[in-house]
Amino acid sequence: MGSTLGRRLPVMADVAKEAGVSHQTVSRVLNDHPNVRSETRTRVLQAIDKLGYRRNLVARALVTKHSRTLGVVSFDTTLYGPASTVYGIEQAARAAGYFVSIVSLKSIDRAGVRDALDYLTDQGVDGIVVVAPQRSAARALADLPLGVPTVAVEGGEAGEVSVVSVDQVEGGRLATEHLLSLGHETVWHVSGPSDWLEAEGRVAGWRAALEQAGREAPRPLAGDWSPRSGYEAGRSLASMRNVTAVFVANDQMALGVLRAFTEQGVRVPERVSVVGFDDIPESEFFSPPLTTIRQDFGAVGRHSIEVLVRQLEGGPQERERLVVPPVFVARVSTARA
Amino acid sequence: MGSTLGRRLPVMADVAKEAGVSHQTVSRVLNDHPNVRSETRTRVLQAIDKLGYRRNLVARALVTKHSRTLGVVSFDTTLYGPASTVYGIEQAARAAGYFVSIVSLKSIDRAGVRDALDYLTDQGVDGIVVVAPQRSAARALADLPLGVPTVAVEGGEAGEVSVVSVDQVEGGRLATEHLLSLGHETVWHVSGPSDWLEAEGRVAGWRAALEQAGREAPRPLAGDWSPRSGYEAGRSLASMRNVTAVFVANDQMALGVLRAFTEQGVRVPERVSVVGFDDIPESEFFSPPLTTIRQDFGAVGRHSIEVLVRQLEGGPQERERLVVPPVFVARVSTARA
DNA sequence: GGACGGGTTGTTAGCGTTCACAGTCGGGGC
DNA sequence: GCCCCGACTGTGAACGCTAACAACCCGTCC
Repeated sequence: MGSTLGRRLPVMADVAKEAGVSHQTVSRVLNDHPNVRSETRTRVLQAIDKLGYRRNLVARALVTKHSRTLGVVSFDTTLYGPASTVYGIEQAARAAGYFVSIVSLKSIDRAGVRDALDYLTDQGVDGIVVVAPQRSAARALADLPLGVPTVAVEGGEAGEVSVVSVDQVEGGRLATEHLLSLGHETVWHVSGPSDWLEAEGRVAGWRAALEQAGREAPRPLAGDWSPRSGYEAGRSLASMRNVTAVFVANDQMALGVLRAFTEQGVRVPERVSVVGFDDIPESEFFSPPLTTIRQDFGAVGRHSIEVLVRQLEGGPQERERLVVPPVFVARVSTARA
Repeated sequence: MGSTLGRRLPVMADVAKEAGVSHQTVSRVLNDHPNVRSETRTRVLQAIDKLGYRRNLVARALVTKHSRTLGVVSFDTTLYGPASTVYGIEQAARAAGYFVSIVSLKSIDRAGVRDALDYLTDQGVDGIVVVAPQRSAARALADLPLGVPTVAVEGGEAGEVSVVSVDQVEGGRLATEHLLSLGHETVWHVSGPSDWLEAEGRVAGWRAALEQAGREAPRPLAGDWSPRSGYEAGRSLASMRNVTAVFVANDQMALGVLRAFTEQGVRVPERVSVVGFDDIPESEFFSPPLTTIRQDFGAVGRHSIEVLVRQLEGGPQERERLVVPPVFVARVSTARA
């Protein structure tokens, strides 16, 4: 119990005096240095306990030049995807013994990314994970001078930095092939915003699958990930008699599409089949439950920390590129043509 | 441009030499000390620019004993509510010139909260925001020795700490009164997990409104916030002929309820009216679009930072208690009995 | 018996900043 | 002409820790 009546928190010297050793010995005990007599060690430990001493990590960081803090830069952590990724990152980082400092950007442009990076670097983070799903962010990352080891999540071809991502192209392909295998003549697509690498990858997968099957790719309808934009795309789609299958770039937009179809009396999956992307917790309970492509955001977060920590602790290595496969989740929003 | 060929980053002394002044003068310039001749100031500024000097915040924190970092403890930031709150906190904190360090707990028990608090305190945060929606967390907070100023979000009656929260009771009342005003005999309730203060508040509001109208309160069905638990509650509800109005404690569960009703052929709002809580971005596009109670998570986050910063910068003040009102959002999942 | 060496401990010197205290300089009041 | 005061600047000492080195003890070896 704090016998420190003076309000000052105990420091190493106090512990040293209490234990009758030098502060350096206290330091050695704290850092598990091998050469400390075990009797001395217990005396120090007792003193620490008695005084309620806690090591000052700021002072430690000043001399070691390592803060054991990792920075995370993300965009709109209100969305399920980024939120889940950041959650995975945080869990993994803490498990690896690192603190996590976060910057959530409202808009992701070059200046924003640079500021965030500077900001974190100033704070003394040992490494940074940038969740950079937009092309602009990835580009910014590629040609920004990086003060500390950095890894990108969904970062595309980003120059020097390591990248961990979900195979979006494969996801788009899975969705489209599923629809095609059901006998649909072609598959329409409601895409995400064009600046997003994920959106782009899904479009590419969709296009590739169509091409491979020798089908014409209709013009994709562009959304912005929001249910509303899906709803609007859905209204357009509902008015076209030849639409029988739609691959929507995320589940939220798919919800909007579903809603528009319901309003227009277009039955899913009887008249139109719909496939989403992400597998948010809600999609199983949409009407009808949504067939979708699951992304393992947690795994992405964990991998990004693994890569970063490896870089931090194993010295400078060459950049890595890690891809997490998406998985197809069958539910009931699709049916034979 | 880094004229520092030796890899060492420039420090204050380097700038001082470059500008021909003492390191202390550089410090004064950096801290906007008034007594610096403007000619000197520009010379220092030029040197800073030339060397690409950036102040070492760790060293600064060591002597000032302020890190300008705030800690955030939250529970499952994958959920929309916590995620939005944390987002609001982060934005507000950064605007106020603070870094944000995050700990996301998997389970919130006394030990977990204590560890998180210690962890952040060790790191040297100046203050902490605990998003503590569970009773257990609030209790832990109440009798834990707090090293630094702390504010709770949704923290109930938590002892000494200031609390910012949404008026859950009022929200429950709004939902219930709306349903009653539509002529429903009584209102059923699908609640959140009993340990959650928010769940409890909503139950209280629901009960109060029923009581005030002289109606019998049916036994609430307990969920766990997940769509699945809503779905299960919905199946029970669907089998009861006398149910005409349901207040569901969050939108995700409401989705599950809606789904169960659809499956069972129970039409909403024709046969049963449903009201949710939260107003997540999706709820406008449910089938039917969900009437709900909106919580302004962003405002809660902002307020919590305001309170905390006030405490940090204005010295120790008495604890505050700030309540954000919920707002009723009319859509089409409710109708006259 | 003295040199050697490993285990153990203490001493000193930073890390890069701010704080407290001294200086220096020049102008105004007597 | 002298003193005082305010504006400006410099010097030294923290802050609490770790790194590097020095010192000591004691057993072993030649």
